[in-house]
Amino acid sequence: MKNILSKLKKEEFQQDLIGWFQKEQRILPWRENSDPYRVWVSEVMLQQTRVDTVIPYFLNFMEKFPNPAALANADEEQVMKAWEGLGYYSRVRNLQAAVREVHESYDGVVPADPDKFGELKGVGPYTKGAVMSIAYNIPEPAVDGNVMRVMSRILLIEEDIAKPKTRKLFDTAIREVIAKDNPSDFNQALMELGALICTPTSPSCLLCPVREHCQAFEQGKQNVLPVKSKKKKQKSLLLGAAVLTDSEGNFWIHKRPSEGLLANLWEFPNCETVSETMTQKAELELFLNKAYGALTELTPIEGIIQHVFSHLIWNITLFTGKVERADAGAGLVKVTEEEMRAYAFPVSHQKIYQLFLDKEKN
DNA sequence: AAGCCGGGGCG
DNA sequence: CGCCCAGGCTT
Repeated sequence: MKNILSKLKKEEFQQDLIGWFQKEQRILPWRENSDPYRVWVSEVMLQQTRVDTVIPYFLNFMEKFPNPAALANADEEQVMKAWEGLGYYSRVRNLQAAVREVHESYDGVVPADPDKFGELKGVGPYTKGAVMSIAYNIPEPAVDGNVMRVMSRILLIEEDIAKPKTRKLFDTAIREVIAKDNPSDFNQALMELGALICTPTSPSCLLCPVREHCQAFEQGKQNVLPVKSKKKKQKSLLLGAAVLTDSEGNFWIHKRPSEGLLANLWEFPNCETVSETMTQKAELELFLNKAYGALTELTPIEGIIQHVFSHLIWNITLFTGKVERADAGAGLVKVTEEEMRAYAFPVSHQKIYQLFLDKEKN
């Protein structure tokens, strides 16, 4: 560690970085104040999600659930609806569970103790450091992808940042260089720099406030750092899905299991189609009958929907059908068109609904 | 350590 | 269109 940091002028680096942040930081809703609950919600939303996407979700979420008590007491279905479209839905289930814990065990006050806060559901080393430093000014590292990118360039660290072990290396390094008198601005400055200047491709080194401290820039290596191993390609699946209505225009929908992909979200009934001998239509009709006791003759809808996840691809063929009855308790629920809006659907099934509505009009 | 878990932006 | 971005949990 001494080796890695030996070239860095720590105090000057801190000053240049923090000075830049205080002048150039973006105005963002979660920066209005340092309410720990607001900071926490924003950090969870910002995991794997860009700022522009998060802003409207954050505003809506804070309006509906303005404090820990409100979220703790909220109906889970309503909370899922507020997260609809953001992805990684376990984030919000864990958040609500953790906030309930804060509500009950900490009298609604987010603990200002990294160890205690870090034990809460969904709070890993990054979220722990971000919330503790930003909300309570506690000098805890908050190592996210931005920070690893920035610091790999500043310190010329060439370890593979995809490896869990490398995150610990950065954590140790940041613990040494973090500004003890202003860890909040220091951590935010590193992330802001990664977002605005020290970007993944073609970083704006000429505008960089810490260029003079950057060993990668000095050696012309800013474009080859950080080193990151590639992930594998997605698997492709063929699915058949059915928008089923009854004679009164109600819809039959299904709630996904509480674990696994898109847990607890709602969907149009569907199955993976694998048969070599049956048509997709026949295979889906058979599935609907066996799984839900739903008898129907399906009609194909033109066009197939592709939805790409990080680890798999769905190719969905869409059908419509009329169903009047289904087995009670089998999981198929009948809702009105009006009620559809209250249920949280993943984007893939929002696409299905949209295609159905488009075709219905014609 | 490796795989699972969504979605969107960019060149 | 293929490429990239990325924390926490589970196994």
